[in-house]
Amino acid sequence: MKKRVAQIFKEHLGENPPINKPKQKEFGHYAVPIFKYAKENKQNPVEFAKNLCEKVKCDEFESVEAVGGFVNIKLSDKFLNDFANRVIKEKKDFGKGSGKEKILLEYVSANPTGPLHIGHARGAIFGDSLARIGRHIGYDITTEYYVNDAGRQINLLGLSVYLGAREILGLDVVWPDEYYRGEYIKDLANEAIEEFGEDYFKNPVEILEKEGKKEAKFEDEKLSLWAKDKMLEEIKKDLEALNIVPFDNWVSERSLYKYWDEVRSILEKNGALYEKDGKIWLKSSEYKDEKDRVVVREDGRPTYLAGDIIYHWDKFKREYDRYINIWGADHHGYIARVKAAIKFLGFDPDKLEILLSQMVKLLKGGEPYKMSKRAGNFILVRDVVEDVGADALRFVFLTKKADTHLEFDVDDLNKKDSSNPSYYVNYAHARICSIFDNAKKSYDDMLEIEFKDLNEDEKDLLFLALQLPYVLEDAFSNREPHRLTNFLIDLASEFHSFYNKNKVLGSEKEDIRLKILAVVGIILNLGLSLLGIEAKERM
RNA sequence: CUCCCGGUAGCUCAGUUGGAUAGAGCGUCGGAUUCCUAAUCCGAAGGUCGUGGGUUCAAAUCCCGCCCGGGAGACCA
Repeated sequence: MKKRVAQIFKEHLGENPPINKPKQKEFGHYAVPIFKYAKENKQNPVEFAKNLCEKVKCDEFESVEAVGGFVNIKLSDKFLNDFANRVIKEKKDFGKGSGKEKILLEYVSANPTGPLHIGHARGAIFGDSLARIGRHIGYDITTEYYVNDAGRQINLLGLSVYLGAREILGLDVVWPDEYYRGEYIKDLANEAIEEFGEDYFKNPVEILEKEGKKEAKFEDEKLSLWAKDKMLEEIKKDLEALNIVPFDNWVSERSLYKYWDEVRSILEKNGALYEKDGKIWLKSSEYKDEKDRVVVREDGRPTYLAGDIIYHWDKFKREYDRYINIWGADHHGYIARVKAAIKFLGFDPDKLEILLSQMVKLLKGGEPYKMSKRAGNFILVRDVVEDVGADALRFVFLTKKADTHLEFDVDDLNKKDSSNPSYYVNYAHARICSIFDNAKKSYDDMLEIEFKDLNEDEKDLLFLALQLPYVLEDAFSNREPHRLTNFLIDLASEFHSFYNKNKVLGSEKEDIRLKILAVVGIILNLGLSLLGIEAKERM
């Protein structure tokens, strides 16, 4: 819609002018500021606007007016009718595009050492909605979860389960300083006893004192990997509870290490590595990193960074137009070194976009919750979902920008009133469904209706609903799905207001108003589904 | 010390890429239901957009300095 308007102005101004939304509805649907053009032509802005009005008048605009330095435009009924018919015909396909960039989107990638906590949920919901929106408007998106199934934390998981099992069996246990706590370890330990038998746990774990810290000597890959697989199943369940579209790929860190020699030789060939103090370092400081990083330890084992380098090498070999990673904000220090590595591998680091999802501060009854993965007192996704439902949680997360700190009280999400925006938007949708039920009509019946003599309220509501495609483009290209959420809240608000002011059924404009509501209903439904929320037909 | 994020109404946050009188929800106060779902609506009060400069017809928005809050800075993953 906007494009068409810009086109008309271009004929007279020589370029596409900015097309703005007027601050006040009375000014019309679109406003074009002409200050810049007036200056170029050395004319008074007010005069210039008046002259321009005469030039751009046509049947697609109901009115064109000059107010101050702006040209304000109102669209005609016919213009709006055409777009409304498209919405009603296409329904959930409205605004669908195709043939855009091929994108690899990696998100969540939480360590498989415990269930998802509320911080993970934010990244998960953010990535999922981004993928849904992007796919709708025509991006070819592959979603991926990187599983850190190698290294110390997996060993620690196995150890925790082993010790947990011994405790359950009444055997003596010496706890080291580091191990995973929490209820889920106890559950896992119980399962492990069933799976492996009691005898499996009869040997005590040796504890070594090292620099004043108690460290466990534990090497049981079989149990560790078993526990990891169990945790992955839990994580999948948590993701499902959040209504996350299943990931296309699960990439295992462990499975990638076999390529290390190959990747290492590429790095060496490109002069990225050097040896110092018996370790091998990456010259990441040549590319904006603060200092060089170790990739191989003295004992010859590659570090976590090495794993990440292999992973990104693998990603870039798969040839996407763009790579998007969603990381927790606490990982921002890794951006520079990973990008440096990509550069050293001979790929273009600008193709990798790293989005950070900031911390969530959870309150309950005004009291802060401290989250920690190691200690057992973090907030589990499943608890919150059970408490308030996935829809409400998704909605709250998606009303805010992902890269800003967010604070909210779980108690607020339990309220089933307008303080809970997901109810507010759903209620609007349910009301529309109810009106159509009462009218015994379907959305498709509305295609026969032609708009005429639309009043301001009707036009405003319809016009707002028709902004959806523009909002989707905007939300995706800025990687800000919250723009869609806020749009839906606005639309619901506009509808509720309309509803209270204007009778639909039984009025002489019943048909026309029903048609407008059909458009609003479809847009609300579509918008919610792109946020991963099921629109309710009844409340 | 370096880097990242933020500072907008009492609280939680938007602000469509630089436009007209600064926005919403919650909270406070006052109203609306013989009628399509009151889980809703209408109205009022509430602001030096952290601060100082710069850029221009125009700055909450862009640039620089400073102040305050949060986070990150591993041979951990």
